[in-house]
Amino acid sequence: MQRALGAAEMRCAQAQERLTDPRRRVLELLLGSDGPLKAYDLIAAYGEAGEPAKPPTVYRALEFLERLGFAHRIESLNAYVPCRLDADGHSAAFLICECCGAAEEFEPDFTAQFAAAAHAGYTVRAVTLEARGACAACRR
Amino acid sequence: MQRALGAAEMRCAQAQERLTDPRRRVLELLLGSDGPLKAYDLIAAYGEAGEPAKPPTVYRALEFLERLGFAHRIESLNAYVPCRLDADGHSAAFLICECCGAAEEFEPDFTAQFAAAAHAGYTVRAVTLEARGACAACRR
DNA sequence: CGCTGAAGCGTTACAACATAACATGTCTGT
DNA sequence: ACAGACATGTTATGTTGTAACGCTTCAGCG
Ligand SMILES: [Zn+2]
Ligand SMILES: [Zn+2]
Ligand SMILES: [Zn+2]
Ligand SMILES: [Zn+2]
Repeated sequence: MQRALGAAEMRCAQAQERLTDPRRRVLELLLGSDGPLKAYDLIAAYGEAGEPAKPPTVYRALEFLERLGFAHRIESLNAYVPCRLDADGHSAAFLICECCGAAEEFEPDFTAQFAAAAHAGYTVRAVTLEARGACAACRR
Repeated sequence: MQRALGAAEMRCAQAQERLTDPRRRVLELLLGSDGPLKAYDLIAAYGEAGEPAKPPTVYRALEFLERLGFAHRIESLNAYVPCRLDADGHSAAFLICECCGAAEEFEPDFTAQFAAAAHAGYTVRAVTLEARGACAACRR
């Protein structure tokens, strides 16, 4: 996790962006969780001494983290996860377990979908994919 | 549109389900729109004489329409569209224009993603894909 | 027919999620 | 020091979605 925070710091410097306190704090919370976090979970957990943050603080941080690729929003859960992949600037793809709530990011291959988009005349900027089902542990 | 409503009636009968008044009305509104509709747009447009519906009325109808495959929810827009494909029980895939708001459903091919899921031990029940970009008209 | 259970609906109230707007602070270059 | 850009704090409000309850409708059955 210190590694991930350090890496984020690096990539901020490279992008001429600043990993300010609220941004760092929200990233920290995401990295420290073992599953997707809702915005209001982050708001509640934000303060070191138990005081919650105000919503805009967290939402602004999340917007930044998404923009720089440090976190992803999972639309079908209204929740956020830290990016667990190395590739830079990738689209988001998740396997979501409907039983235990786990959300595993995987390396997306959108070749087929890009072809379909091109065929329809669309220029694609970003893709999100969310597959819902059961993880290996919950499947038995 | 009368065709689509009729087809829905058929498929309900086959599935031992009922296309009741509120369900039919919401489907009608979706079919009559040229773009994705928000739940509260439907709520506002519901009444013939201008009176809105109560939220649960519309949300329950939407849940039904999704369950039977007559409509899809577009997560990244919090909006709904009628299904425009013939295939039954398919996953949802959309090309979304960030310029004009159009959302075009296309026939998804998730072969690559299913392989990735299987590799990770996941059993997939449903997939949604949302590609954001610019449509042919907005691209110039 | 009248009973019963299941599904659907109407209604109230509320919970969860997200943003607008404006004042204040903090960096950065000149 | 100053100006401009960016970031933050704060208040208030807007948007989206549900819980819970009672009533109605409908199909199956004695
Ligand atoms: Zn990622
Ligand atoms: Zn699981
Ligand atoms: Zn469809
Ligand atoms: Zn367009």
